[in-house]
Amino acid sequence: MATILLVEDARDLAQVVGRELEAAGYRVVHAADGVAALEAHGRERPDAVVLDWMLPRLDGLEVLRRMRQSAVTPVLMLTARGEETDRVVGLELGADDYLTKPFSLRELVARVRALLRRAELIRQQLTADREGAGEALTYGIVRLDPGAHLAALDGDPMDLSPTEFALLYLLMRSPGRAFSRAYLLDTVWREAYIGGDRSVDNAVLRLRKKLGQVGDAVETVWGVGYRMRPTPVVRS
Amino acid sequence: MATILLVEDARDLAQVVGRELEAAGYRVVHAADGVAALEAHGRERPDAVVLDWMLPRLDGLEVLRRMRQSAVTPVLMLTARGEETDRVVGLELGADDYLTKPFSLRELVARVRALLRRAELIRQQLTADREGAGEALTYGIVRLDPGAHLAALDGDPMDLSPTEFALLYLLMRSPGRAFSRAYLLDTVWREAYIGGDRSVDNAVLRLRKKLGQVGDAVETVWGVGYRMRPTPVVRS
DNA sequence: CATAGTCGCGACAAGTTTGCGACAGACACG
DNA sequence: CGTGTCTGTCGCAAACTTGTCGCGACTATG
Repeated sequence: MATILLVEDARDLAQVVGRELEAAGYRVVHAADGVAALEAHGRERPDAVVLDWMLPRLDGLEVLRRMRQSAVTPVLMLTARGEETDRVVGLELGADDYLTKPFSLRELVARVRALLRRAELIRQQLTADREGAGEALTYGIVRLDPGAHLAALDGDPMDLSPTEFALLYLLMRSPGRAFSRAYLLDTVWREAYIGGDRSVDNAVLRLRKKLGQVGDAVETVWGVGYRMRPTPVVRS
Repeated sequence: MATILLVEDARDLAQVVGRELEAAGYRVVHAADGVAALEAHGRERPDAVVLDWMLPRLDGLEVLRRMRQSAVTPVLMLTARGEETDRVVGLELGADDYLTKPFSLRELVARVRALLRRAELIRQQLTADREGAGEALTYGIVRLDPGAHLAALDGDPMDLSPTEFALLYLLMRSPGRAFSRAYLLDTVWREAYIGGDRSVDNAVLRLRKKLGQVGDAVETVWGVGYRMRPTPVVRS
């Protein structure tokens, strides 16, 4: 069951909205001011946040900013002001969606559901990319077994460095999908973020060399990053 | 090119650091005190800030707090004190990273780069989220997958430049809707639209070429701009 | 059917991004 | 301690993208 953090100081509104969300099947955690919101966010790690703009102690924008530092929890902002500038500020600050008071409960629930659905997709992708399922993969004549840390090219064992292995594994898990350098650095290189973009280039260069004739299966997506060429075999 | 706001009152240190950042390919804007920093932050909208802890007129923490009210610019704080408590205070107040004097220039540049990359990553995720990531679009035999950054024409992968991709994506999301050149320049070309109307013409021209026989699905709306033909033609 | 405004398109130049060899520092292993 | 491997950085060349220009063709309008 998904948990929603509801940050709203107006008690009656909070109650109505909270009840509606619970009726929709979510677990609701309520916070009445900004400080409590941050505290609850850290403790409960909610799947999504419904956040009022005007709050006691710490306003909505600041709460949003700080939550963004520790996680990418999707946020639906509520505001009484309907001016375009506010909307822009909110979205620029990283709110995922935006709802102007007064709003219908029906719409709020719908938006929360949409938020959760989208977040779920991204979350799955990211954790899957980072953790890896540990299953052996094949791509044409390339074979990778992450469990045994074994790579083979047409049956012949291939000597891959840890970085090269992780990179190839990530690319092979989603042939056709393009990865930006920033994304690769965050997943393959993890926290050891000392590298620049050229580090990725070189890792790809070395990987291509070791892949021999299959090397050009690793394609450059100009201005974006790299990807595995989508093959007829592994088509989606 | 990314812009870095460097806030440091010690003139010699500022010069050394500034030069190093410029050598790394960034545009550097310098501010020598807290008030100037806030002013420069509002005016230049830098991509990241390197902020000294101790400043004349308005100290680093206060500057940080105020900058946070208007934007999410990532901040790297510099401080002479290396105690853990300071680190905690700085990070809790919203600094994204933290460096203790004395530090190596090399490390500072590396951290700035990491900061920019992280911001870039979050921006990517958020825009992808808002646009509905992973949702592939089809229009006749044209297929666009924004998540994978993959375009295909009748199954054959198509090589689109970033601009062409963004343009086609926008047009395909609202077939039949006409977009003015001004609007296209604002959305597809983003901030850096130094281009004139002819830039749009050419982008469309190149896109049409790559679309081959389907090229005329991109229609000219005379005196207005361009649009996707409301319904794709089905070839026999 | 003349005219002014607009668009298509080839060519070119400038700017940006990537490929790749060379090198050096870090680290593990004997 | 030497030795080898891995990996980040640098620099230049190559590849690619993209804005601009010029001119001819097209469109609406009166």
